[in-house]
Amino acid sequence: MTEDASPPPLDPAQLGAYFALIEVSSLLRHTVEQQLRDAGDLSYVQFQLLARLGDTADGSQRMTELADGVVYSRSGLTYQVGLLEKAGLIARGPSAEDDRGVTVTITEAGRDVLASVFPGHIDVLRQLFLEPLAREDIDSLARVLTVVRDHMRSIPPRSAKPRRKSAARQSPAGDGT
Amino acid sequence: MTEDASPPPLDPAQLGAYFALIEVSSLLRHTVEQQLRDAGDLSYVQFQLLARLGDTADGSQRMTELADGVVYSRSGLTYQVGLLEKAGLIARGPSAEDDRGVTVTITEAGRDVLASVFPGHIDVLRQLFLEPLAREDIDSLARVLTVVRDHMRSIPPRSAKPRRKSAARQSPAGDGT
DNA sequence: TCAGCATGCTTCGAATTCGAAGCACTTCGA
DNA sequence: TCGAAGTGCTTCGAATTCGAAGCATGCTGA
Repeated sequence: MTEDASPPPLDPAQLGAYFALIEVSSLLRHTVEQQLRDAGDLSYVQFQLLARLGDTADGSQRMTELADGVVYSRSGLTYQVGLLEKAGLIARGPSAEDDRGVTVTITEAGRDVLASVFPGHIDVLRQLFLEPLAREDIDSLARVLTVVRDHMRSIPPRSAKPRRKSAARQSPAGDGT
Repeated sequence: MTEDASPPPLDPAQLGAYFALIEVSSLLRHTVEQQLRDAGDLSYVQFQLLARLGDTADGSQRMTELADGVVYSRSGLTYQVGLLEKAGLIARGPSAEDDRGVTVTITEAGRDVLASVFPGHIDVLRQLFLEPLAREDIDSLARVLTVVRDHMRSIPPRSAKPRRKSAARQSPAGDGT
């Protein structure tokens, strides 16, 4: 509270872009989630993880890379990786350079599941997402969203979360109104 | 298995649009979530709910409308509305036309919280999302995403989920009917 | 060299989330 | 008019999710 004066509000196009973005991604995700669920018994995160691994040359990646890639908490990733490992879709191994690290690798079974789920996934994308768009719309969307993505990725999480021991949340400079 | 032949894969622009969309919305959501958390102790859904209510003429809406609006499960909404009610930010009331219905209304306190959180919310949007985009990019984004949104909203959830009893009638093929 | 902090991952506990089932009321059809 | 089916919301149980704390290993500076 007691921030500076109210900032200039957003104009209709800016708000429209924001709301539509959130709404579209929510709806898309929701539908895709169902498809993945009954096509291969995968959650969306699990699918994303497999897809990422499948896209790398050697089919493996570090835990942290994966977590950052799919925007997921570390602990959440540990949990999901545990499930995928139990299902035999990936394998955990030690990391070459760093003894603390864990390397996750997609298995053949994992690739199979991925392959069996992909067609349906693409169908959903086409029907729900791509269908009403013209070629140029898609190009434009890809271009603009990529710019935003790169921008977001380049911005360090405000306050590079030092692992603080305990309290001391005190905002600096107090609230000198 | 034994599906039909693999469908034509997506081209780079289509994939790019899709991946960037998911990534951007995830990152944005993640950051916004933090901002809302320490600015007003709201989760993203709670913020969305308050925002929606605040946008209607009389500040109220039905449970189902809200759930559909923010793409959330009914039970989840009941839970969140419970929290918001307990916090005094909204009020539950009977629905005028339908005795089964519940009407949710934002309170003054709710509007206050919304107002206190909004500036920071907008700041985040600007810095993270709008900053790298030109006016025309934003217009284009808004236009295209709105088209997609409308398209998605117009498509009925494939198979209008009938509420199946517990293994009752329903017998589709199989036992002698 | 080594103490001390940083980093990578997991464990833990608490909160959220969802679908299925349940309850109350409404609507439809005989 | 009455009963069955449909709708709106809540309850319930199970699964997921996250941050904080813990552990083990890497790194840096005196």
